[in-house]
Amino acid sequence: MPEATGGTSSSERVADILLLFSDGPRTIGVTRAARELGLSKAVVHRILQSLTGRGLVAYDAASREYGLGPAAASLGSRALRDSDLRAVALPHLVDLRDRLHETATVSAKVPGGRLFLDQVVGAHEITMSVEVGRRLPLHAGAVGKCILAFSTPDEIDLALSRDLRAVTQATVVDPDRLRAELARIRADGHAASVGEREAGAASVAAPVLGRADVAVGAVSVCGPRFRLTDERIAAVVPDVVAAATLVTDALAGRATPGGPRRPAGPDSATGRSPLDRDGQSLTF
Amino acid sequence: MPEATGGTSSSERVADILLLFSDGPRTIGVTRAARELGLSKAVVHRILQSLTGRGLVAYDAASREYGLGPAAASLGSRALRDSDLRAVALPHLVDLRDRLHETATVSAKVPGGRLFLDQVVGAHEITMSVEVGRRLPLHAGAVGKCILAFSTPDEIDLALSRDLRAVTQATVVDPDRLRAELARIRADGHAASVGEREAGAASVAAPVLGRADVAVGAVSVCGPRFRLTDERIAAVVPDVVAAATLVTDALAGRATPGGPRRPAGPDSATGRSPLDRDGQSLTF
DNA sequence: CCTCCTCGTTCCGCCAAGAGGAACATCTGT
DNA sequence: ACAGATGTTCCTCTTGGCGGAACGAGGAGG
Repeated sequence: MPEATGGTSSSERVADILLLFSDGPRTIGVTRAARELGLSKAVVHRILQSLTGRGLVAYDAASREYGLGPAAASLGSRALRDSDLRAVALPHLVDLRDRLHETATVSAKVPGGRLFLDQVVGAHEITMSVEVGRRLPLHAGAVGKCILAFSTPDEIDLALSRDLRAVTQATVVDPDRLRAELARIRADGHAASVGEREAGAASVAAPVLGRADVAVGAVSVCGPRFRLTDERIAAVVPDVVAAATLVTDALAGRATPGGPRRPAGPDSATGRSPLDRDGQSLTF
Repeated sequence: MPEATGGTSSSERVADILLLFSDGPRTIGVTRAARELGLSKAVVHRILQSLTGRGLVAYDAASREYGLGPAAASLGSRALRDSDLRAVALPHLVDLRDRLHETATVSAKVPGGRLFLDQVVGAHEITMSVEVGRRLPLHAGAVGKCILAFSTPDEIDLALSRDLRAVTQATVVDPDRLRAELARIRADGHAASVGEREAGAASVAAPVLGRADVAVGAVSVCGPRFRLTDERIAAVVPDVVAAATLVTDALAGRATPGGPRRPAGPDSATGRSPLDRDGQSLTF
C-alpha cells in the first residue's frame, strides 16, 4: 500500500483506533479492536489508556468496553466549525435550496470514505435530512460516486478492491460496472443516484475540486424519489454543477469569476506547479 | 503530575497534538506546536504526517500550517451523537426550559476543561445560546465552577495552579477566593454565576455525578442578566438541582427514584467498592 | 533585487520506549 | 459451579523512532 512518507506507525495506530469508532458500534472492546486492526491486545489497551487519560475515549464500566469521549466531541465540533469547505459552501446551499426547494448538502472526502459536512433542508413538508458527520462509503450514492470519480487512480483502485457491500438493493457492487459509471461521471462532471444509498431517495452531486482537480468533496441536492423524477434530476443538474464550481473557485481563493474552469497546470512563473506536491488535501 | 498508568507517552503525544486544535487557533504550525508541547519539531512533524494520512488533520498549503481534518469532524459528531450524558439529559433540559422559559444546557467534563454538549434554547425572544463543543475553562462560569467543585482534590489543585486568565471583568482569578467558592458550592450542591464567563449573562448549574460522587458534567440554566435577577436565580435553583439529580441517577442506571442522593460508599458485597478504580470517567 | 531570518522538512545513529506473548483477574452465560 | 472469553498486568528483548543538525523554500525588509 502507498505508505504516507514520514509518519510513524505508532501515531497511525492511534489514529486507526480513533477512527474505529467512526464507523463501528458505539463501544468497542480491547479484543475486538485488536483483532480488527491486527494488533496485540496489550498495544490496544495501552493506547486506549492514554486516550482515556486525555478524554478522547471513555471507558464504559457497564459493558467493559471503550467509546468516544467528550474531548472527541470537542475536537469534532471545532473541526466542523472551522471547515472552509463548509463555510464557503453554505451560502450556495441556501441558494440551491431556495431555487430547487430540495435539501442541499456539502460533503467532504475522508480517507476511505466521505461524510456530510452540512445540509440546508428543503422547503417541502416531506423533506430529506441526511446524517451529518457519519462516515459513508464511496461506492454508494451520488455524492460518493462523484467524489470517487474525481479521485486519483490509486484511490479508485483501493476503494473498488474493498468489500463493496450493498447499502440498499439498488447499490451497484460490481467493480466493472462501477468503473464504467465513474468514467461517465468524470466525463459529465456530475453524478446521479436513485436509491443507491437510501431507499426511496434520489440525489444529484457535483464535485468540489482541489489541487490537481482531485475532489476534496461534493455538493449535492437530494430528495424523495417521487419528486425527484428522472426529468427533474436532469433539470437540476446545471444548478448543482454551477454551485459546485463556484465553491471550488472560492475554496481556491479565486474571486469567484463567472469564467470557465481553468485547466490543471502551472499557475505562475514557478517552474514546478504547486499542485504536484503529493496528493494531500489542503483545505477542507 | 499524576500520570495515568499503563499509557504510552507516544500515544499521549498524539492526543496532545490533536487537543491543541481544540482550543488554539484554526491552524497551527509545526514549530509552534512543538514549542507549546515541549517536543522536537521532528516529532510533531512525523505525527502530523500520520494524522494527515488518516484525515484527522489537514495541511493548509496557503499558511503552511496544519488544521483539523474531516475525519475529526466525523469523530466528533459521532461522539456527540453517542453521548449517554447528552441523550439522558435532553428530556430534562426540555422540561427545564418549558418550566423556566430560559435556555437549559448539559456540559461534560474533559481533562483540563469542560464543554457544552447540548442546549435547549429559551422561549423568549431575547434568549441565550451557548457554543456547543468548544472547550471552556473550569474556573469561570457556573458550570465550570460547579464541575470543579465536585472534582477530586488533585484536579482542583491542578486547575487552580494554571494561569486562571479572566474571561470577563467579573471572572474570579484569585485561587483563594475560588477555593472558598468551591467549598460553598460543594456544600450547597449548586453554583451560580453572574457574567463570569459571558458578560451580561447569568446562570445556575448543578453537577451530574459519576462514581465516587465526582462530577462527569453539569446541567445549567442560563439567560440574560436582566431577567435572571438574584431573586429569580434563587428561585430556579431547586429545579436545576432536581434535574441534575435525575440525570445522575439515570446515568448510573438506577431507575430514577425520588429518593435521596445515595452517599459514596461500597455498593455491594465486594470488599473493594468499584469506585476506587482510578478517577476515570465511565459514561459521558 | 538581494539578504537574512524563519519555518517546514529530511537525514541518520544511538537507545530507551514499547511490542508481544503469556499469566492473572473478572465477569457472563449455561 | 464451571468454562470460556475479556480486560489487565508483567517482564524481557529489540526495533521503532527521538533528537540534533543540515537542507531548501519562502517572505519581510532594506
